[in-house]
Amino acid sequence: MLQDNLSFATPDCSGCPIRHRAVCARCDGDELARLEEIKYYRSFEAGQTVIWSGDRMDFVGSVVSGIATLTQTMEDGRTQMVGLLLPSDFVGRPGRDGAAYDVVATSDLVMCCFRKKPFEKMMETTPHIAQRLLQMTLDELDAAREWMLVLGRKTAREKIASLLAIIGRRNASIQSASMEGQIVFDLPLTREAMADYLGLTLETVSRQVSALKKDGVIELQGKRHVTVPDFSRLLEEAGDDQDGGLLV
Amino acid sequence: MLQDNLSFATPDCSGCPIRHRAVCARCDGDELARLEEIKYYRSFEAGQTVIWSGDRMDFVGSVVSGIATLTQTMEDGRTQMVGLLLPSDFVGRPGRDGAAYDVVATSDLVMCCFRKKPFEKMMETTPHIAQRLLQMTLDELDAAREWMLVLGRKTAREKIASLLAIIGRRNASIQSASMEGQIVFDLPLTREAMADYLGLTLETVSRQVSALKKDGVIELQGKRHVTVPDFSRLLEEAGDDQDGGLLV
DNA sequence: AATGCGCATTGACGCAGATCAACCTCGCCG
DNA sequence: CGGCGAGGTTGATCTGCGTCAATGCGCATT
Repeated sequence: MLQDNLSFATPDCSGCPIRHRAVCARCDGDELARLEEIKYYRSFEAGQTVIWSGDRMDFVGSVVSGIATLTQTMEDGRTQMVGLLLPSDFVGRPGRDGAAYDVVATSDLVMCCFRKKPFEKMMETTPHIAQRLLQMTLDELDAAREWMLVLGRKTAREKIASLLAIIGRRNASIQSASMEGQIVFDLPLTREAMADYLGLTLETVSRQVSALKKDGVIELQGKRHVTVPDFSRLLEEAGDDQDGGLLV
Repeated sequence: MLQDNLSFATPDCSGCPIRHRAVCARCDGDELARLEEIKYYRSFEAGQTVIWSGDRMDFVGSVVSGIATLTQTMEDGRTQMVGLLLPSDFVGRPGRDGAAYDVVATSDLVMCCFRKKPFEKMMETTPHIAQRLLQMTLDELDAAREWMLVLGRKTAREKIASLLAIIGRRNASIQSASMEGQIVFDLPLTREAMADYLGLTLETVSRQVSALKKDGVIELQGKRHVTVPDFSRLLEEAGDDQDGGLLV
């Protein structure tokens, strides 16, 4: 079922959908040209593993389209998702050879990869890249810490509400839709993936989703399509103070 | 009880105990001199709050000595520790005005602070600082993700063992003691702080510490002084694969 | 139409850890 | 010396979520 990864001719950066949000966001035309020389595209189908934890990684890169997850697994099989990678998010760590986590394509996925060695060299000579990467890493660190509160202290219901709020908020921000009134989006995750994200079992996820639906906090069309009639109600259920408290 | 923070005359960087591990690690003499101009020291006593979440922050800085914690609190009082700050760790985020978390001194604490505006300016002109900060932030992100696995998927006993392993390992690395055989250290945290770190109650922490002691995994002299007769046994109890799996 | 498979839902039951409460230990201060 | 308070331990009980198991639903394959 899993075919090998396709390598594409690399499209021009100027038309790239993540041009202004990825690591390259601050680069000027000249810097971009040098990046073009070391970049290539790779595609993965939904379900395919991009990298196994511990594997040698000879590239770093950005998600161009699709969704991937970062997960850690214990020997006995317990797994925890530690990151959700959306378009423009960065994968890999300059200065390290092995992958620290499993990276799995959750949907069909396109990545823009840079050969690691030359990328590292460029980081030293091109402050714009290191600066942008620092910014993105700090954002991810904030997200991870927010998530630690969810994992450590929230109830199952609050966890589900938190996840829905995060996905809903992000969708809205991408489509620059308003945060008032009703919000609609598709869940990019299976119940099991949600469970792995939230530190729950899939049964508990299913039960709590049903409960939120019964209580009118959300509406469901099918299993994945979610409507949130009142976003502030959802935030209340998540235990967040009234606007998510994200300072940017 | 809480006195106001003392400001000191600022010692010279050359004798600084964290000179080669903090944000300034890569700076040369010239760069260091410019940092000296914008730096000042602050001291806090154990228990004092360094910054409240949401407060305006006009500095960033490094822990020079002592230990501080980063915590998040929900309105109803549930709190989760999201970071443990040791000597050389960095506090604050360039490019952001408000503090995102509460920072509390757990022991007596000395910080080396940089005025934020000039520090931000220096970051743009001094790649060495941004590069080092990126490295440190990536390390913290890894630590946060490791912690997500602990919070999301480990049992209470495994959580305690994980915490002890982390503290023990760090102590050993500072003193460059061997990881074989017996390890001795002092817990820098109260039972309550441990609970806040681990997403547990302090009663559960107390019980599990007692259980590990009864089972011979650890020995206690007083409440805080810990001896680990066999470190690999502790790692087993933590559910980690045999050497903690930290790739550097 | 039948079969099977992936994903999701729902129910019954048990247990790890929370909660509530009593008590212990030790250092400090009057 | 005694009393007090912060931090810690331990016990009894409760409960949210995990575990095990059956069932449902949509979709692709034959």
